[in-house]
Amino acid sequence: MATLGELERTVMDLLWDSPDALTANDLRDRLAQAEGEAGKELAVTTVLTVLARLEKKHLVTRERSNRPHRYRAVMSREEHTVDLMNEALGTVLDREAVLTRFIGGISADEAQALRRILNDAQSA
Amino acid sequence: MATLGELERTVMDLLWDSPDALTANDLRDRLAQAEGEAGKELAVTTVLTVLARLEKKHLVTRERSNRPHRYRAVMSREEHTVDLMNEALGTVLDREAVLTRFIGGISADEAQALRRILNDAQSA
DNA sequence: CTGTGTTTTCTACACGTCGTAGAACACAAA
DNA sequence: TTTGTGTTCTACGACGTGTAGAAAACACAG
Repeated sequence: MATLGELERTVMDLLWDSPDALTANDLRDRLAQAEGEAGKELAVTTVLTVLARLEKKHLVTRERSNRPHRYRAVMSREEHTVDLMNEALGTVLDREAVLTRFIGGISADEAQALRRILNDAQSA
Repeated sequence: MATLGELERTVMDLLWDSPDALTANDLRDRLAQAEGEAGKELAVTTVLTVLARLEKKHLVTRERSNRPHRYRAVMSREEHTVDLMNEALGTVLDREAVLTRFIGGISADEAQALRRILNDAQSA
């Protein structure tokens, strides 16, 4: 529902980019890596705290069965993005006006892709 | 850029719903009205603080010429919504996947409207 | 069963944002 | 110049987020 913080967002990105579930230590390592040379080496507890918060927000789940718990994103990055878009759209009365403007801002290629998608949906 | 708070959002809604610029007092009154019978009668300074913050966020401007400053939204509700949607879309690599899912979630009527909009844009 | 290393949970703090508003200041009209 | 009205300054509590130490839970080697 709410906007993610910087670190929360980075963790989500790492989870989304990973094909399989990760442990807190995996994430700590990848965070250090991702931050380039200036890596700050976060404490594992920091990562765990963030993961707990993301879990509370229903963005990640974990497998508690085996000891190093493994965390995974609940939904795909794309699904989450769509949720955000719909949230933005949420209470607006004139949705069509918004969509019109939105489409006005996308590239020709994307507009073309949209037409195809819409036609596929129609014929389906 | 950031998400608005409850009161900030309500103030923006009032500004968007008003054809002309409003003073802090106008807004205080409308806020009391909008809150129904349980209206809490906010202090004017509260409204002014919120307006100053919204101004800092470039969401409202004011006319300082005449004494009761008059505040107006910088962009329309629709434009702002589009900004939010693009912000959500922002860093996603596979934009098309997002758009596909997004379209999958809208109503048939809206899909129809989208086709029309896209075709208009194409022939223009 | 007991120590020892690993992982997780609890608790905490600093900092930023937001709702809220009093105190102090600016200004125009009487 | 007083007085009322509007604006800015300053502030505080609540909440979210980055950050992590202390403590508890576990699993495995003796």
